[in-house]
Order: sequence, then C-alpha cells, then structure tokens
Amino acid sequence: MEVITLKRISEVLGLSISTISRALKNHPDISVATKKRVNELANTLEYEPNMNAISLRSKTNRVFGLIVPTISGFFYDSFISAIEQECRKNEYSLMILQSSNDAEIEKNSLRICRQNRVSGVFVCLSTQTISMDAFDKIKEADIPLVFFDKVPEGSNYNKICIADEHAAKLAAELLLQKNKKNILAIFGNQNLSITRTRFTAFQKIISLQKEASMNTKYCNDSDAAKVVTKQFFVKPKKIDAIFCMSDEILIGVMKCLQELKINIPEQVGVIALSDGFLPKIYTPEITYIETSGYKLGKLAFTKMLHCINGNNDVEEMFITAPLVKGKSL
Amino acid sequence: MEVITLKRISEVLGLSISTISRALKNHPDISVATKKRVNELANTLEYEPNMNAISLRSKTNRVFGLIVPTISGFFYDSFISAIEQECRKNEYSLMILQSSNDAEIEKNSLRICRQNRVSGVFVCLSTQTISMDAFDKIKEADIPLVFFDKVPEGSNYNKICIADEHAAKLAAELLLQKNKKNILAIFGNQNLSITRTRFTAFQKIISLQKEASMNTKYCNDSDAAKVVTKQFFVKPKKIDAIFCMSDEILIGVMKCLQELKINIPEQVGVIALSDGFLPKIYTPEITYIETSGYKLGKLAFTKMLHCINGNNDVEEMFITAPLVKGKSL
DNA sequence: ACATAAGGTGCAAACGTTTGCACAATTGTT
DNA sequence: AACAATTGTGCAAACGTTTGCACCTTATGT
Repeated sequence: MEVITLKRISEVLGLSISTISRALKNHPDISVATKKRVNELANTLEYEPNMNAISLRSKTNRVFGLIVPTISGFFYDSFISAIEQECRKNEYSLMILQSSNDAEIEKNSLRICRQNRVSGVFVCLSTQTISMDAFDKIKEADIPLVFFDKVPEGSNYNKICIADEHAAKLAAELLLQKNKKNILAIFGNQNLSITRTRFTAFQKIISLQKEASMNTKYCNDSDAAKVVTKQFFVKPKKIDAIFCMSDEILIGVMKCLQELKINIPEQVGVIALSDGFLPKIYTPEITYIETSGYKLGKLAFTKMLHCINGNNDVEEMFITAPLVKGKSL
Repeated sequence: MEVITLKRISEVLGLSISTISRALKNHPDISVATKKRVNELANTLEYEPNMNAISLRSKTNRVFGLIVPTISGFFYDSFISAIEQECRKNEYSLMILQSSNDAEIEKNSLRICRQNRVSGVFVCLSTQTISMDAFDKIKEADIPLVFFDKVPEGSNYNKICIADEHAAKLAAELLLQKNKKNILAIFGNQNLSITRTRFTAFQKIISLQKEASMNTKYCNDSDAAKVVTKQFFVKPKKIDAIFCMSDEILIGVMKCLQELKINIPEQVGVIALSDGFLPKIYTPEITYIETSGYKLGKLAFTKMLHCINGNNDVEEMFITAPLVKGKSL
C-alpha cells in the first residue's frame, strides 16, 4: 500500500507541504478551517510521520540505547522493563544491545548507538571492559551516558548504583545481631568493583565483633558456589550462617543445602543480596537485602532526562537496599 | 564536538560528496589512490554514517520491532536475548516495546513501529487483544509480521510456536507410563489458545487410560496454583501426580509441596512445561518438557529473514519440546 | 483613498545519504 | 590525426520533514 506523506496530503488538498506540516502541528498561523480539513484527511489516510526524516532534520533521534552484558538474567530484565516503561511515558524508544561480556562487542554496540544518533546511552559495563576510550568519545560527541550497576571507576561518569556498601553492611549487622559466629561469605567475580565494595563493607562490620569469624570465597557461577558450600559441610568445619552476594550464588548454596537436607535456619542461616524473585520461591523464604533492578532503572532514567535537559553535573547516585525478612535466619 | 559527515570529508579533501560516498563503499569507479586518501581521513576523523539519513534515503530502517507483554519473565527474556543476538549478526538493531497485556498499548506500539519504518515486527500477543485490525494494517503496509508464543487464530499469519500439542501429549504419556492414576493438571489463563491447545492434547491422552482420572484447574498466577494445590492435600483426595502447564504454575505448586513437606517423587510426582531454568534449582530437579524461548527466538528470526527476502508464504512453524528428565517423577 | 497591520499560505533551503547521468581527461585503436 | 573507449569525478535530484522568510489577501484605522 502507498505510504502517506505530507506531500501526498498536500496534493490531495491543493495546499503546500508546509501548510500541511503546520496544520498538523496546530500552528497558530493556519486557519481553523484548514486545520480541520488537514486533520480529517490525515486521519482517514492514516498518515504516520516518518521518524527517519524527523530525526534527520532535527539531528536527534528520540531513541535511547541500552547496553547490557545479557538480557536474560536475574536482574537486567527488570531494569530493562523499568527503562522501557519510562521511555514509553516520555515518548522515547529503546534500542537494546547485548555485550555478552565482550569488550569488543560492547565497543561495537556503542558505535551502533552513535550511528543511530541516539539521544543517550544506558550502560552496564561488561566484566571484560578495560579501556574507557570508546565511552569517552561518546561523551565528547555530547551523547549523555548513564552507567548503572556495573559502573566504571573514576569520578567523571554518571553512575547509578545499588548502595552496595550499605547493603553489605546491613547483611553483616543482621548476622551479628543474630549472634552468628562462623560465617561463610561467598562473593562473585573478583574483578568487579561491585564485588570489592561489597566485600570490604561486609568484612569491616564482621571484624568489629571479635568472636565472629569469616570465611571468604569467590565464585563465578552457581555451580562453583554449590561446590564451595559442600566443602564446608563434609569436613565438619562449623558454619552457622552463609552470606550470598548475589542470586547466582544463592542458587548454588541452596542447591547444596537442599541436597544435603540441611535445615534452614536451624542448622545454618542464609542471607542474600537479591532482586527478590528467587528468595520468595524457596521454603523457608530467604531473608535478603533487596537490590531492585526496577528501582535502579527508574532512577537511571530520571538522571538521563536531567542530562537531556542540559543538567551536566556528573553524579553518582545510589538506591537504598532495604532488608526483607524471610525465615532463613 | 563537530559531527563528521561526507560533506566535511569532501571539503577537507577537495573532492565531491559523491566521490567520498563511493570511495567509502569501495565503488569500482573510484581510483585506488582516492579510496586510500578518503578511507584514511574517514578513519582519523572517526566518521560514522548517519543512519537516519540512510534510512530516509533507502526508505527502510535496519531495525526490527519486538512487542511483548512484558520483558521480565520466565520466558521472554530468553526470547529477546536470542533475537538480539541474531539481529547483531545480521546487522539489524532491535527496538523493544512492552504491551503490559494492554491492547491499547499494543496498538500504540505498533504505531511506533510504523513511524520508525521498521523492517519487521515480532509480536507476542497480549492476553487482551481481540481485534487484529492494527496488525492487518501493518501487513498491508508491507511490514513483515511474525507472531510467536501467544499467536492469533486464523491461518493468514506467520506463527512460531512451541509444539504445544506434542509437549502436552509427551507429559501425559510419561505420567501414564509411570502408572499415575490421579492427576492434578493445572493450566494457565483459559482465554489463551495456548492453554486450550495444551489442555486438549493432555486430556486426550489421559482419557485413553480408563483407570486414570484427571482433575483440571486453571490458575492465573503462582499464588492461585499454590492455593489450588493445597486443597488437594488438606482433604485427602488422593493425588499421585501434578502437571504444571508453565513455570508460573510450577512455582506455586512447589511452594505448597515444600511448605507441607511433601516428598517428591515418593508422595507425589511433578512434571512441568518449562523453559528449564526453574526446574533445575529445585531439589529433586523437576522433570520437564522444554519450551525454549531461545530456540523460538532463533526460529522466529529465520522466518523474519525469509519474509524480508521476499518469501511471502504464510507459515505456522513449531519447535520441538524435548523431555528433560529430573527426579521428580 | 491610502497606508498599515493582521491573517493565511507558499517557497526554498536544510538535515546526510545515494545514485543516474553527464562530463573531462586519459588511453587505445584505426 | 581523428575517433572511440575507458577511467575518474562531479552535479543534482531524491528521500520526508521543518522553518525563516516573503508573499498575497483582506480588514482596520486615519
């Protein structure tokens, strides 16, 4: 079927293209009668403006880019969902790009964003990213950049993070409060700043209590967490609580405890940092500190809008991570 | 920073815009020397073609639209992930739109796709969609349309589905084979064709075995499934197996069984249709028929490319759903 | 009656590409 | 020496919008 353009409408009505354009935009110069005629015809012909033309003319695309290591996951899907909702509300579209934790792909994704002249880019860094050059270039090109979750070091970037320090501290305090003395603390990929932050904050609190001891382990996936946990129950090293830095760790830990038929919380307490979905499906429900991708997304979007509107202050913002009590501690 | 265009390069080199354009495209008309000069300058200036201009000129945007009820979920995230991967490979971009199971939003999303002149649209229907008018218009506008998972009735649409009939049949057969006689079968939203298909196929097999009886329930969410399951264990109606049509149902069922400390598979067998993530985190691991969003995505993309390449045959395609044995039956 | 203002509309350029065609310069063929 | 073929390059239009400016009507005030 023929595609309807301003030109087509102008031909039918015997008016100029510019009159049609202004009429549809309700420009005061155009008479009410003309506006009416134009709008009616546009409706019946189902005119849809060509965004490509508009973007070219206005030199800006009402599209945001979003670069994440992976879409499916415990966390990113809710982040993406939040961003999409806000985009819709604000009449932006969202372009999604996965880096697969590959710095090269990530760089290429950034290029795609540039080529599309997106209005801004949300980025959750890949675990392999070393050089920030490509990102710095995007900034030079005046494309606002908002990092979330996995953020770069350095103070010249907008970063939206979970209050990792506070969250880890909260978990540690709760463990001490419950009088736990022998804690197994399992963390994720040691290269990530998020891991280091959580570890440091957690350890700091635990070390305040002289009687409490802490075993630290780093695991890159669920299976590793399962294996590590098992070690602590075969040789009966005494463990009375387990701290899981993420959902991925939690899965491995729970798998192990269930297989060994270890009672929670009687034999061992469990606490996790989580988005909240998994803790609720276990029995007993797991006590966790909520790290909401959804809230993170909303805040990231707000910051992005500020950038668009010319607020150039580089900021690091945090969302609070509340404690959600289950029955696992 | 100044944005680099063909014009800018042409000015620096004292050549015409068209020469630059052709040189960058390695057009045979242009001399090797000129090509070299142009490419070198383009590289140092970091020229990036303006996709908006290209799209306008070529009247086609290398972008696909994807409309889903929700991004976060047991299933869509893996579908989206698969589509994004294929898009990247084929140098398309992906625009994501959530319908939130609202027909009005869905319609609007379709409009956004049209306005952006996308090359094609992937759609998983909202549960509320009644009229297919908006979709028919997209088709009239020659924008290829591929439905997946929740697909419309009627034979004039491209549909990529789980082999629901076969999957439900497989589950039923396995139950009979394991000599289960009193089966609780829990299904999802009764309005969806997917539900009806699964139910019909399942029931057909069970009814073949005269000694086997089947209790059918419909639940719209996990909590409902939990409540329903509980009913079958308080009044000791004898149930020896539970069939869960989806992950959502499975969650509710398992929550109930765990709370009541019912042993699987000794006291009751469990089988589900699932994407495979959840069954593996339970202990014992749940036996399931795999309904892979990932595979569905790959197949949907293949069909889309066929459409783009002018193959206009409307097709309904299925992906097989293999049995994955756990220890729950 | 005449100048001025106001109201309505159209022209044309611009956004950055691509591409058919024309043209100039060089080379090869008689 | 005349001509054709080849090679390399540029011109200009087109894609669909938006917008500053100029224009032509009328109505208003003197």
